[in-house]
Amino acid sequence: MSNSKVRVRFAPSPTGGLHLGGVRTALFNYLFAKQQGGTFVLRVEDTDQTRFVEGAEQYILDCLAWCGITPDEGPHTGGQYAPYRQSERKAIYREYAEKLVAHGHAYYAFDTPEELDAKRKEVPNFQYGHFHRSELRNSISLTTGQVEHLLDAGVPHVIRLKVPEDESVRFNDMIRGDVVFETNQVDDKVLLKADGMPTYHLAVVVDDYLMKITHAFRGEEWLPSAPVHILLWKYLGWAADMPQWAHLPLILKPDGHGKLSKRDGAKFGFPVYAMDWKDQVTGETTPGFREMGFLPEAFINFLGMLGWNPGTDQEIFSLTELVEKFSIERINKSGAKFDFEKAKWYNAEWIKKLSAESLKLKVKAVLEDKGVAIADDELLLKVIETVKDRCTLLTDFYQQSVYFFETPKEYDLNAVKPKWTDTKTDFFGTLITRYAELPNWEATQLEIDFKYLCEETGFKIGDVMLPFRIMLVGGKFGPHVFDIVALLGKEETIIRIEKALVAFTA
RNA sequence: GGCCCGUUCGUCUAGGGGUUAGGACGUUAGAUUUUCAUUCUAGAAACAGGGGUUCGAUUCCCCUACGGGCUACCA
Repeated sequence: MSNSKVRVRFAPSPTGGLHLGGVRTALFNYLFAKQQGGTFVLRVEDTDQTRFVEGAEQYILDCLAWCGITPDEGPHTGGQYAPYRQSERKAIYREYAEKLVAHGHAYYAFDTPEELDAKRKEVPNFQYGHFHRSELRNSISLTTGQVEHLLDAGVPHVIRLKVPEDESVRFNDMIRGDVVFETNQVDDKVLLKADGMPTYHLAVVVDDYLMKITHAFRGEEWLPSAPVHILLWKYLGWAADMPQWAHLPLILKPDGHGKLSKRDGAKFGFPVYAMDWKDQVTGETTPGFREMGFLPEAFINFLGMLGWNPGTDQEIFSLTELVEKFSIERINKSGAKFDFEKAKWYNAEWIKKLSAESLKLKVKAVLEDKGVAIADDELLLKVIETVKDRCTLLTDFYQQSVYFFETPKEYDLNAVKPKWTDTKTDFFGTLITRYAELPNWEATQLEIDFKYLCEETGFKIGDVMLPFRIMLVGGKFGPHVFDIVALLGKEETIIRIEKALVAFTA
């Protein structure tokens, strides 16, 4: 492409939830576009009417928005090249398909699916191409009269690309370099289906041309059909405008056997979709990263590092930094196995990195979702600050911080009861008195007083520290005891000690 | 089966004709933290195999093996 502004597109088909790999393709499109000052287009490839799923398009948009990679043009905003849904562009494709027929680069085929099935069974490695064309019912094997008759009679038919014999189709992939295919290995792909809709092959070429796409990123699974597309660009007379191709490495299952699929989520115990996806028909929900407690920053960060690297030791990247540093040259060729442990590590890093303020709304949602009422946002902020280093997922904030808002309902009695003594009861009784008289409620002072009391009463700190923690939070977890006490306040602390004393001595 | 793509620690990867083959996740050990986590230190851990080319290959070439993708009127 010469002298044109960069335009890329993410072209999902609205058939269900948005897969990890899809988000990464969208991300790489976005990064490249933004870096080049270009335009990121969303094009909905809904040419398969049998697989259309209600709500999937909006869901895809929501996922992209959650990730922060909203398209510049698309069905949601419209744009100069609208419509952006292929189903709404149906009429456009027939014109080009007919043009190809007129120029001898495509032909009508009247074979029924049953006939083709039979042929496939009969001929091993059957390929609808120059070798078998003449044995089938199409405008090459039939006379002009026969074809006209069938057409006039409205017999269902498709239009197929007439792939030439003995040619090499060569192109330069931005990631893989030179790739060559022999046309004898390429079959006469259907371009226009019997229902009048184009197949992916025709639609992608026509729309990339019409929408002035300059760089086409897609998964490696498309590599084998690249020669079909290149032939089409040539036959349509647009070769000079063909986008540069970039076939992205696949994201593989953790065991390396095959590309990651929707079903793997349940099998390996991690999400595959960006956000929860509910199947309207079966009512089944496929879990998403967002609901599992991932931050979009972390999700984008680890997806960006899957198949790409900056060439430095930096691991943590914001979207902005990714835009800055991204380069096609540093995209890998080989597929990457998905590592959920590393994904979680990215999330923990981002939780640590982000301020309590920017985490606030999300943490609040996690707590409220569990029925915890948050009345005091200032307190919430302080709580987040003291517990965030020990959270890997956003959902961990529940266990790590409920006790700041609710008195524990249960205690880890096994950890205290066996070693409980009356002198310990006395110790905490005295502690209540001391704390009640304290003028300043502040962590260091609380700790000093506690330790002083230990000395007075002859307790080893360890003997009473753990019980104290359990009184306050219910179990053996949480930040430093006196940070908790400080945040809880005098009244609540005393209530908790009294309440726990009852449970411990019961 | 055919065609295409790929192959550096368990995983993500850096590197690239002469390196102690580097980093990160995970893992192991230790320190700190009188809970847990964080943090810190140290350790184990890789160039698929065979032929070339070369003074010298993990790096370049070929073959093999292995892995993956595609092979629909699905995208």
